[in-house]
Amino acid sequence: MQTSQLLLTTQREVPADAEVISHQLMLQAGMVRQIAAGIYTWLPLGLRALRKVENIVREEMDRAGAQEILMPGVQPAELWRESGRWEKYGPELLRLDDRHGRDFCLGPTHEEIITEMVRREVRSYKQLPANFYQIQTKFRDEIRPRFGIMRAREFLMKDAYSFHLSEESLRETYALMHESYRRIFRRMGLKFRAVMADSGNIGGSTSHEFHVLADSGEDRIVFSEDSDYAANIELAEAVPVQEERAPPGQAMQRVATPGKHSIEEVCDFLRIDAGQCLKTLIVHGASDELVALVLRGDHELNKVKAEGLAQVASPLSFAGREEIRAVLGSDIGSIGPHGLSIPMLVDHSAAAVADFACGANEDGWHLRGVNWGRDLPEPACAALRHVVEGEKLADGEGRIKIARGIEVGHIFQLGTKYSDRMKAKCLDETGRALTLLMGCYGIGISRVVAAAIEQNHDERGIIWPDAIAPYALALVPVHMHKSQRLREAVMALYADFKQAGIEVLLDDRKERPGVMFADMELIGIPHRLTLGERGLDAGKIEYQGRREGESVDVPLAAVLEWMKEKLKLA
RNA sequence: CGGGGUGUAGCUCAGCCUGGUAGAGCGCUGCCUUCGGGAGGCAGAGGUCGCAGGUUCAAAUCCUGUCACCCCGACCA
Repeated sequence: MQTSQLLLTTQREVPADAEVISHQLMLQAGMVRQIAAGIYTWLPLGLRALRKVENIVREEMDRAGAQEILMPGVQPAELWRESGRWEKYGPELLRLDDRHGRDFCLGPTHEEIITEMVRREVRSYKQLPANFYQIQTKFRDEIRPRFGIMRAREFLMKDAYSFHLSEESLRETYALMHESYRRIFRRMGLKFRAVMADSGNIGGSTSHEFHVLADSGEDRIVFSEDSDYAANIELAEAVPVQEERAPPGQAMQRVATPGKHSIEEVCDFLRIDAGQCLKTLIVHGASDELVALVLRGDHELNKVKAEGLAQVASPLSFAGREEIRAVLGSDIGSIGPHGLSIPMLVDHSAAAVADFACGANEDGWHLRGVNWGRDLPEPACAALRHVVEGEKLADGEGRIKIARGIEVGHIFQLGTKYSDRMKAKCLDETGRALTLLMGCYGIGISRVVAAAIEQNHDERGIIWPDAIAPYALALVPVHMHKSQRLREAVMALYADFKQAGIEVLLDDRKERPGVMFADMELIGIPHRLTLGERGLDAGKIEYQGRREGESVDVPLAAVLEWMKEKLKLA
């Protein structure tokens, strides 16, 4: 491709609306354009990167024996009513009706459609196991789309669904998909981690997420340096603290804390560590009442663990300010476990603190020197908090490390959650009709593109890994429009590269070299060759790797072979 | 959904408080000079100031409504 033929609309200025680096760079490089909140057009350059990702995924799915299909984006409500999700899915499901008043939705995922297909098409155990996938546009009406392509409402996803008559067969395919995903992200040249995960509202039991590591990631993943353990922080389990609680050393006293609400304010005021102060969160209980969750001030609530408790409503929801005042009589900011009138669950670590401080359940007052067992009853304990770096893992020796990641893949063993409700059955060897077991496996194709940029960029722009770069090689002639013999040499070289199957972008614009360099760097082409009359006379061409500081001169006569070798190794 | 902010040229923004017929830089078009890291000069093109209504002799500017987009929050307890 020649830049004069390409819609190359780079922008020097950082777009005002873009917050995260991948969003900024995708706009500046002219890869995407926003059409509405969370909805984008992919321009030619962006689409090439997207297709690279898509093709790697497709190749690996095919290699793993999955069959490609294409399901509709518009889905009839009947199927969603059948699975029970028409009611359950909530406002993220974009609903619409046709001219006859019949209800539809834009598919946020395709369990219903695939289950419908399989129950019609698959009759015999001889057709199983089977794994079907598609690469297709999904729509999820996010509360707040953000981070550009990373959390868009309309996005491209690969979703695969497998069907089985036995748990063993499901586990086999699940393991195969796990390995395929590792191959996919390895091939893309991305640093990633596979972690144990919560299966969320998709349902099912066993589940793993695949995260591209990046400091800007929204998720925190927990892993051990000494073992294979890796999990989403939502799931990570620390060794329950069984340490002896120190004996009470202080008398309980009431302290006036006017205007001090947050843990930070209260601890500053009382001159104590956040770990010495307990915070009390009020959430809705499983029945109508409110429930208090008590944590150490320096710990964070783990929503997934909390809503897994029988006493707590799922999904987790916090009580409102007014609601709390009505039931407890004090403002949030002054609540504490002492004398609390509602059921209470206390994190193991919070139960191990002696002489703690907490809200007094009266506006503007806190208590200090409070002790479990003396000033208030021994607490009912539960695991409520996020693990923190450095502590011990539940599975043994390792110490916890925490990294940030962007979730780009998620695989689930669904079991019979959908096949049961939708009556997807199949005859086994003995002629019995058995409910099918399902697995499902997703990769956010468009999100991978953004995540790759989050992980690979510098102050000049994107640095594509070779495997997903829109073009492999930028060919930059210096003032080609002024030299016929340079033009001839460059065009010959360009033809040679194309002939050799190298995806080369020739910058034939009538621009100064600085402009071309800046643009090729911004759009992240991993390799660059620069040729001017000087080089032509000397029989040399300059090579510059996007990640490398120094350029090297390569003999012009040998550059084709040299470049082929370079790209093969990369 | 709650709170905040912003809508003026393709992009980044000024002008608005204090009403008087629309600006800058970058980008774009043409010409000249320059020419290996985002050049300089000259000449141009380009805007119903988000939309609707109101106030006024007069509205980008004031008022009301509305739409869109962005940010924050949903973990002060």
